Amino acid sequence: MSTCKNHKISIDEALKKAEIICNKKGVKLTKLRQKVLTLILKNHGYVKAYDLLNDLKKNDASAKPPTVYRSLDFLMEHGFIHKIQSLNAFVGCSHPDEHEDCYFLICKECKNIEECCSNTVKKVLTSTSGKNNFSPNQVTLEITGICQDCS
Amino acid sequence: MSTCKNHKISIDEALKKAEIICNKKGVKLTKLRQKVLTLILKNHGYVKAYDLLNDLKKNDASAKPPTVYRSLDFLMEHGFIHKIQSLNAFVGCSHPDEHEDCYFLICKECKNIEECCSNTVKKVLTSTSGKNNFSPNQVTLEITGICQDCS
DNA sequence: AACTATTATGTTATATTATAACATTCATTT
DNA sequence: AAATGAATGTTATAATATAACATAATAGTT
Ligand SMILES: [Zn+2]
Ligand SMILES: [Zn+2]
Ligand SMILES: [Zn+2]
Ligand SMILES: [Zn+2]
Repeated sequence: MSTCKNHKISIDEALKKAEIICNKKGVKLTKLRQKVLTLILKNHGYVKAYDLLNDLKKNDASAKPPTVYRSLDFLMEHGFIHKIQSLNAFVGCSHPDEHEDCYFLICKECKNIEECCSNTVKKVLTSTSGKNNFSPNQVTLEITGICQDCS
Repeated sequence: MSTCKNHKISIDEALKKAEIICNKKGVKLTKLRQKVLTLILKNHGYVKAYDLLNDLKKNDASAKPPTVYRSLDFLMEHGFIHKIQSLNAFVGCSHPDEHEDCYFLICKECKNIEECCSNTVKKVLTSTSGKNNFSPNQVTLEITGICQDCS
Protein backbone atom coordinates (compact mmCIF):
# COMPACT_ATOMS: atom_id res chain seq x y z
CA MET A 1 0.00 0.00 0.00
CA SER A 2 1.60 3.17 -1.20
CA THR A 3 0.73 6.84 -1.00
CA CYS A 4 -2.81 7.91 -0.70
CA LYS A 5 -4.27 9.07 -3.96
CA ASN A 6 -7.91 8.62 -3.14
CA HIS A 7 -7.99 10.99 -0.26
CA LYS A 8 -7.93 14.12 -2.30
CA ILE A 9 -11.19 14.64 -0.47
CA SER A 10 -11.19 14.16 3.28
CA ILE A 11 -13.68 11.90 4.96
CA ASP A 12 -15.28 14.92 6.61
CA GLU A 13 -15.72 16.64 3.29
CA ALA A 14 -17.17 13.51 1.74
CA LEU A 15 -19.62 13.16 4.62
CA LYS A 16 -20.71 16.76 4.30
CA LYS A 17 -21.17 16.31 0.57
CA ALA A 18 -23.25 13.22 1.17
CA GLU A 19 -25.32 15.06 3.75
CA ILE A 20 -26.07 17.83 1.27
CA ILE A 21 -27.03 15.39 -1.47
CA CYS A 22 -29.31 13.53 0.91
CA ASN A 23 -31.00 16.75 1.96
CA LYS A 24 -31.58 17.67 -1.66
CA LYS A 25 -33.10 14.28 -2.33
CA GLY A 26 -35.15 14.25 0.84
CA VAL A 27 -33.54 11.08 2.18
CA LYS A 28 -31.78 10.58 5.45
CA LEU A 29 -28.12 9.93 6.11
CA THR A 30 -28.72 8.32 9.48
CA LYS A 31 -26.07 7.74 12.11
CA LEU A 32 -25.73 4.14 11.02
CA ARG A 33 -25.37 5.03 7.36
CA GLN A 34 -22.84 7.70 8.23
CA LYS A 35 -20.92 5.19 10.28
CA VAL A 36 -20.84 2.66 7.45
CA LEU A 37 -19.85 5.29 4.91
CA THR A 38 -17.10 6.52 7.21
CA LEU A 39 -15.74 2.99 7.65
CA ILE A 40 -15.64 2.55 3.90
CA LEU A 41 -14.01 5.91 3.27
CA LYS A 42 -11.37 5.28 5.93
CA ASN A 43 -10.16 2.44 3.84
CA HIS A 44 -8.03 3.40 0.90
CA GLY A 45 -8.72 0.21 -0.93
CA TYR A 46 -11.88 -1.82 -0.99
CA VAL A 47 -13.87 -3.17 1.92
CA LYS A 48 -15.73 -6.42 2.31
CA ALA A 49 -19.21 -6.45 3.83
CA TYR A 50 -18.35 -8.78 6.68
CA ASP A 51 -15.27 -6.78 7.58
CA LEU A 52 -17.55 -3.78 7.89
CA LEU A 53 -19.85 -5.86 10.03
CA ASN A 54 -16.99 -6.73 12.34
CA ASP A 55 -16.05 -3.07 12.56
CA LEU A 56 -19.61 -2.17 13.43
CA LYS A 57 -19.70 -4.85 16.11
CA LYS A 58 -16.87 -3.12 17.92
CA ASN A 59 -19.27 -0.32 18.80
CA ASP A 60 -22.50 -2.23 18.74
CA ALA A 61 -22.44 -5.92 19.48
CA SER A 62 -25.93 -6.31 18.09
CA ALA A 63 -24.92 -5.51 14.52
CA LYS A 64 -25.89 -8.23 12.07
CA PRO A 65 -25.66 -8.82 8.33
CA PRO A 66 -28.84 -6.89 7.48
CA THR A 67 -27.46 -3.95 9.44
CA VAL A 68 -24.60 -3.59 7.04
CA TYR A 69 -26.27 -4.73 3.84
CA ARG A 70 -29.13 -2.29 4.24
CA SER A 71 -26.72 0.57 4.69
CA LEU A 72 -24.68 -0.62 1.74
CA ASP A 73 -27.83 -0.72 -0.38
CA PHE A 74 -28.73 2.80 0.62
CA LEU A 75 -25.24 4.13 0.00
CA MET A 76 -25.05 2.44 -3.39
CA GLU A 77 -28.51 3.61 -4.40
CA HIS A 78 -27.48 7.19 -3.82
CA GLY A 79 -24.05 6.85 -5.35
CA PHE A 80 -21.90 7.30 -2.25
CA ILE A 81 -20.24 3.96 -2.72
CA HIS A 82 -19.85 1.40 -5.48
CA LYS A 83 -19.77 -2.34 -5.49
CA ILE A 84 -16.82 -4.00 -7.17
CA GLN A 85 -18.44 -7.05 -8.70
CA SER A 86 -15.26 -8.95 -9.40
CA LEU A 87 -14.25 -8.72 -5.75
CA ASN A 88 -17.57 -8.72 -3.93
CA ALA A 89 -16.34 -5.59 -2.25
CA PHE A 90 -17.20 -1.96 -1.84
CA VAL A 91 -15.40 1.33 -2.38
CA GLY A 92 -16.27 4.89 -1.54
CA CYS A 93 -17.19 7.03 -4.50
CA SER A 94 -14.58 9.63 -5.26
CA HIS A 95 -17.11 12.05 -6.72
CA PRO A 96 -20.75 11.40 -5.90
CA ASP A 97 -23.40 13.50 -7.65
CA GLU A 98 -21.20 14.06 -10.69
CA HIS A 99 -20.42 10.64 -11.95
CA GLU A 100 -22.06 8.39 -14.45
CA ASP A 101 -20.54 5.38 -16.15
CA CYS A 102 -17.44 5.23 -14.06
CA TYR A 103 -14.96 2.43 -14.20
CA PHE A 104 -12.37 1.08 -11.83
CA LEU A 105 -8.65 0.42 -11.99
CA ILE A 106 -7.92 -2.24 -9.43
CA CYS A 107 -4.30 -2.80 -8.45
CA LYS A 108 -3.80 -6.41 -7.49
CA GLU A 109 -0.57 -5.50 -5.77
CA CYS A 110 -1.58 -2.73 -3.38
CA LYS A 111 -5.35 -3.35 -3.54
CA ASN A 112 -5.92 0.30 -4.31
CA ILE A 113 -8.87 1.13 -6.50
CA GLU A 114 -8.96 4.20 -8.68
CA GLU A 115 -12.34 5.34 -9.87
CA CYS A 116 -12.27 6.93 -13.30
CA CYS A 117 -14.65 8.51 -15.73
CA SER A 118 -13.99 8.94 -19.39
CA ASN A 119 -16.24 10.30 -22.08
CA THR A 120 -14.22 8.40 -24.64
CA VAL A 121 -14.86 5.12 -22.89
CA LYS A 122 -18.50 6.00 -22.47
CA LYS A 123 -18.93 6.90 -26.13
CA VAL A 124 -17.21 3.78 -27.35
CA LEU A 125 -19.33 1.57 -25.14
CA THR A 126 -22.53 3.27 -26.20
CA SER A 127 -21.64 3.06 -29.87
CA THR A 128 -20.52 -0.57 -29.68
CA SER A 129 -23.70 -1.46 -27.87
CA GLY A 130 -25.60 0.41 -30.53
CA LYS A 131 -23.98 -1.63 -33.28
CA ASN A 132 -25.39 -4.68 -31.52
CA ASN A 133 -28.78 -2.97 -31.29
CA PHE A 134 -28.49 -3.10 -27.56
CA SER A 135 -29.75 -0.38 -25.21
CA PRO A 136 -27.32 -0.23 -22.33
CA ASN A 137 -28.55 0.51 -18.88
CA GLN A 138 -25.75 -0.22 -16.56
CA VAL A 139 -22.07 -0.77 -17.20
CA THR A 140 -19.73 -2.81 -15.05
CA LEU A 141 -16.18 -2.06 -16.06
CA GLU A 142 -13.42 -3.27 -13.78
CA ILE A 143 -9.83 -3.38 -14.92
CA THR A 144 -7.42 -5.36 -12.83
CA GLY A 145 -3.69 -4.83 -13.14
CA ILE A 146 -0.75 -3.01 -11.65
CA CYS A 147 -0.84 0.63 -10.72
CA GLN A 148 1.94 3.12 -11.29
CA ASP A 149 3.24 3.01 -7.73
CA CYS A 150 3.51 -0.77 -7.79
CA SER A 151 5.11 -1.24 -11.19
CA MET B 1 -36.52 -15.78 -24.31
CA SER B 2 -36.52 -15.14 -28.00
CA THR B 3 -34.77 -16.74 -30.94
CA CYS B 4 -31.48 -18.40 -30.48
CA LYS B 5 -28.60 -16.25 -31.56
CA ASN B 6 -25.88 -17.91 -29.60
CA HIS B 7 -26.24 -21.26 -31.20
CA LYS B 8 -24.59 -20.35 -34.42
CA ILE B 9 -22.30 -23.13 -33.31
CA SER B 10 -23.91 -26.37 -32.20
CA ILE B 11 -23.06 -27.97 -28.92
CA ASP B 12 -21.40 -30.84 -30.74
CA GLU B 13 -19.22 -28.48 -32.70
CA ALA B 14 -18.30 -26.57 -29.56
CA LEU B 15 -17.37 -29.80 -27.79
CA LYS B 16 -15.22 -30.93 -30.71
CA LYS B 17 -13.51 -27.55 -30.77
CA ALA B 18 -12.87 -27.79 -27.05
CA GLU B 19 -11.51 -31.30 -27.48
CA ILE B 20 -9.07 -30.12 -30.14
CA ILE B 21 -7.90 -27.19 -28.04
CA CYS B 22 -7.37 -29.48 -25.05
CA ASN B 23 -5.35 -31.89 -27.13
CA LYS B 24 -3.17 -29.06 -28.36
CA LYS B 25 -2.59 -27.90 -24.82
CA GLY B 26 -2.05 -31.36 -23.45
CA VAL B 27 -4.92 -31.14 -20.98
CA LYS B 28 -7.88 -33.41 -20.67
CA LEU B 29 -11.51 -32.73 -21.35
CA THR B 30 -12.77 -35.47 -19.06
CA LYS B 31 -16.29 -36.89 -19.10
CA LEU B 32 -17.23 -34.71 -16.16
CA ARG B 33 -15.86 -31.56 -17.74
CA GLN B 34 -17.61 -32.39 -20.99
CA LYS B 35 -20.81 -32.92 -19.10
CA VAL B 36 -20.55 -29.58 -17.33
CA LEU B 37 -19.63 -27.77 -20.53
CA THR B 38 -22.57 -29.39 -22.31
CA LEU B 39 -24.96 -28.34 -19.57
CA ILE B 40 -23.73 -24.77 -19.86
CA LEU B 41 -23.90 -24.72 -23.65
CA LYS B 42 -27.42 -26.16 -23.64
CA ASN B 43 -28.50 -23.02 -21.91
CA HIS B 44 -28.91 -20.02 -24.12
CA GLY B 45 -28.56 -17.61 -21.29
CA TYR B 46 -26.42 -17.89 -18.25
CA VAL B 47 -26.21 -20.70 -15.73
CA LYS B 48 -25.74 -20.65 -11.99
CA ALA B 49 -23.29 -23.04 -10.35
CA TYR B 50 -25.85 -24.64 -8.08
CA ASP B 51 -28.29 -25.17 -10.94
CA LEU B 52 -25.51 -27.03 -12.69
CA LEU B 53 -24.95 -29.02 -9.54
CA ASN B 54 -28.61 -30.00 -9.47
CA ASP B 55 -28.41 -31.03 -13.11
CA LEU B 56 -25.38 -33.15 -12.38
CA LYS B 57 -27.12 -34.79 -9.46
CA LYS B 58 -29.78 -36.13 -11.80
CA ASN B 59 -27.18 -38.49 -13.23
CA ASP B 60 -24.91 -38.80 -10.26
CA ALA B 61 -26.38 -38.32 -6.82
CA SER B 62 -22.91 -37.98 -5.34
CA ALA B 63 -22.17 -34.69 -7.11
CA LYS B 64 -21.19 -31.95 -4.70
CA PRO B 65 -20.10 -28.30 -4.92
CA PRO B 66 -16.44 -29.09 -5.59
CA THR B 67 -17.52 -31.34 -8.43
CA VAL B 68 -18.99 -28.44 -10.29
CA TYR B 69 -16.63 -25.68 -9.17
CA ARG B 70 -13.58 -27.64 -10.21
CA SER B 71 -14.98 -28.19 -13.64
CA LEU B 72 -15.96 -24.55 -13.87
CA ASP B 73 -12.43 -23.56 -12.93
CA PHE B 74 -10.98 -25.79 -15.61
CA LEU B 75 -13.39 -24.59 -18.27
CA MET B 76 -12.72 -20.96 -17.39
CA GLU B 77 -8.98 -21.44 -17.29
CA HIS B 78 -9.02 -22.74 -20.83
CA GLY B 79 -11.52 -20.21 -22.11
CA PHE B 80 -14.46 -22.50 -22.82
CA ILE B 81 -16.72 -20.59 -20.50
CA HIS B 82 -16.75 -17.19 -18.82
CA LYS B 83 -17.93 -16.03 -15.45
CA ILE B 84 -20.35 -13.13 -15.40
CA GLN B 85 -19.26 -11.30 -12.28
CA SER B 86 -22.33 -9.14 -11.92
CA LEU B 87 -24.57 -12.21 -11.90
CA ASN B 88 -22.41 -14.86 -10.27
CA ALA B 89 -23.17 -16.94 -13.29
CA PHE B 90 -21.49 -18.68 -16.18
CA VAL B 91 -21.86 -18.64 -19.96
CA GLY B 92 -20.37 -20.74 -22.70
CA CYS B 93 -17.76 -19.00 -24.78
CA SER B 94 -18.95 -18.30 -28.28
CA HIS B 95 -15.46 -18.47 -29.72
CA PRO B 96 -12.80 -20.10 -27.60
CA ASP B 97 -9.18 -19.98 -28.77
CA GLU B 98 -9.72 -16.71 -30.62
CA HIS B 99 -10.94 -14.32 -28.03
CA GLU B 100 -9.21 -11.89 -25.80
CA ASP B 101 -10.77 -9.00 -23.94
CA CYS B 102 -14.33 -9.88 -24.67
CA TYR B 103 -17.28 -8.16 -23.15
CA PHE B 104 -20.86 -9.11 -22.53
CA LEU B 105 -24.23 -7.64 -23.42
CA ILE B 106 -26.68 -8.93 -20.87
CA CYS B 107 -30.37 -8.55 -21.61
CA LYS B 108 -32.27 -8.19 -18.38
CA GLU B 109 -35.48 -9.03 -20.16
CA CYS B 110 -34.70 -12.33 -21.87
CA LYS B 111 -31.55 -13.14 -19.87
CA ASN B 112 -29.65 -13.73 -23.06
CA ILE B 113 -25.97 -12.89 -23.03
CA GLU B 114 -24.12 -11.88 -26.15
CA GLU B 115 -20.37 -12.17 -26.06
CA CYS B 116 -18.61 -9.53 -28.11
CA CYS B 117 -15.10 -8.54 -29.03
CA SER B 118 -14.07 -5.18 -30.32
CA ASN B 119 -10.67 -3.86 -31.11
CA THR B 120 -11.97 -0.35 -30.63
CA VAL B 121 -13.11 -1.12 -27.12
CA LYS B 122 -9.87 -2.88 -26.40
CA LYS B 123 -7.76 0.01 -27.68
CA VAL B 124 -9.72 2.60 -25.75
CA LEU B 125 -9.43 0.65 -22.55
CA THR B 126 -5.73 0.09 -22.99
CA SER B 127 -5.10 3.74 -23.78
CA THR B 128 -7.25 5.04 -20.94
CA SER B 129 -5.50 2.72 -18.54
CA GLY B 130 -2.24 3.97 -19.94
CA LYS B 131 -3.16 7.55 -19.22
CA ASN B 132 -3.56 6.51 -15.62
CA ASN B 133 -0.19 4.75 -15.76
CA PHE B 134 -1.93 1.51 -15.13
CA SER B 135 -0.95 -1.82 -16.67
CA PRO B 136 -4.14 -3.74 -17.28
CA ASN B 137 -4.20 -7.46 -16.88
CA GLN B 138 -7.77 -8.50 -16.94
CA VAL B 139 -10.87 -6.63 -17.99
CA THR B 140 -14.37 -7.26 -16.68
CA LEU B 141 -16.85 -5.49 -18.92
CA GLU B 142 -20.48 -6.35 -18.52
CA ILE B 143 -23.20 -4.19 -20.03
CA THR B 144 -26.72 -4.77 -18.80
CA GLY B 145 -29.67 -3.52 -20.80
CA ILE B 146 -32.28 -4.51 -23.35
CA CYS B 147 -31.45 -6.49 -26.45
CA GLN B 148 -32.88 -5.87 -29.89
CA ASP B 149 -35.44 -8.66 -29.67
CA CYS B 150 -36.79 -7.38 -26.38
CA SER B 151 -36.98 -3.69 -27.18
C1' DA C 1 3.47 -56.18 -14.89
C1' DA C 2 4.76 -53.44 -10.77
C1' DC C 3 6.09 -48.88 -9.27
C1' DT C 4 5.75 -44.03 -9.23
C1' DA C 5 4.18 -39.57 -10.01
C1' DT C 6 0.56 -36.74 -11.46
C1' DT C 7 -3.96 -35.48 -12.24
C1' DA C 8 -8.70 -35.92 -11.33
C1' DT C 9 -12.42 -36.98 -8.47
C1' DG C 10 -14.82 -38.11 -4.09
C1' DT C 11 -16.05 -36.58 0.47
C1' DT C 12 -16.69 -33.93 4.59
C1' DA C 13 -16.79 -29.80 6.44
C1' DT C 14 -16.92 -25.03 6.57
C1' DA C 15 -16.24 -20.22 4.89
C1' DT C 16 -18.15 -16.34 2.60
C1' DT C 17 -21.71 -13.50 0.74
C1' DA C 18 -26.45 -12.14 0.88
C1' DT C 19 -31.55 -12.02 1.70
C1' DA C 20 -36.33 -13.20 3.64
C1' DA C 21 -39.53 -12.44 7.06
C1' DC C 22 -41.28 -10.53 10.91
C1' DA C 23 -40.83 -7.44 15.27
C1' DT C 24 -39.71 -3.17 17.22
C1' DT C 25 -38.33 1.50 17.41
C1' DC C 26 -38.06 6.13 15.72
C1' DA C 27 -39.42 10.26 13.23
C1' DT C 28 -42.94 12.96 11.03
C1' DT C 29 -47.45 14.38 10.20
C1' DT C 30 -52.08 14.89 11.54
C1' DA D 1 -51.59 11.67 21.44
C1' DA D 2 -52.51 8.80 17.47
C1' DA D 3 -51.34 7.31 13.07
C1' DT D 4 -48.21 6.60 9.49
C1' DG D 5 -44.11 5.33 7.23
C1' DA D 6 -39.16 4.74 7.45
C1' DA D 7 -35.40 2.66 9.71
C1' DT D 8 -33.48 -0.66 12.53
C1' DG D 9 -33.44 -5.00 15.29
C1' DT D 10 -33.71 -9.96 15.20
C1' DT D 11 -33.94 -14.69 13.78
C1' DA D 12 -33.34 -17.65 10.40
C1' DT D 13 -31.78 -19.29 6.16
C1' DA D 14 -30.41 -18.99 1.25
C1' DA D 15 -26.84 -18.74 -2.14
C1' DT D 16 -22.10 -18.84 -3.45
C1' DA D 17 -17.60 -20.78 -2.87
C1' DT D 18 -13.39 -23.08 -0.91
C1' DA D 19 -10.26 -25.90 2.35
C1' DA D 20 -8.53 -30.14 3.46
C1' DC D 21 -7.90 -34.68 3.14
C1' DA D 22 -9.08 -39.43 0.93
C1' DT D 23 -9.43 -42.24 -3.03
C1' DA D 24 -9.21 -43.40 -7.81
C1' DA D 25 -7.75 -43.06 -12.46
C1' DT D 26 -3.94 -42.06 -15.77
C1' DA D 27 0.39 -41.94 -17.74
C1' DG D 28 4.96 -42.68 -17.78
C1' DT D 29 9.19 -45.52 -15.75
C1' DT D 30 11.49 -49.50 -14.33
ZN1 LIG E 1 -18.53 7.13 -8.20
ZN1 LIG F 1 -0.69 -0.65 -6.65
ZN1 LIG G 1 -15.11 -16.08 -24.99
ZN1 LIG H 1 -33.56 -9.74 -24.64
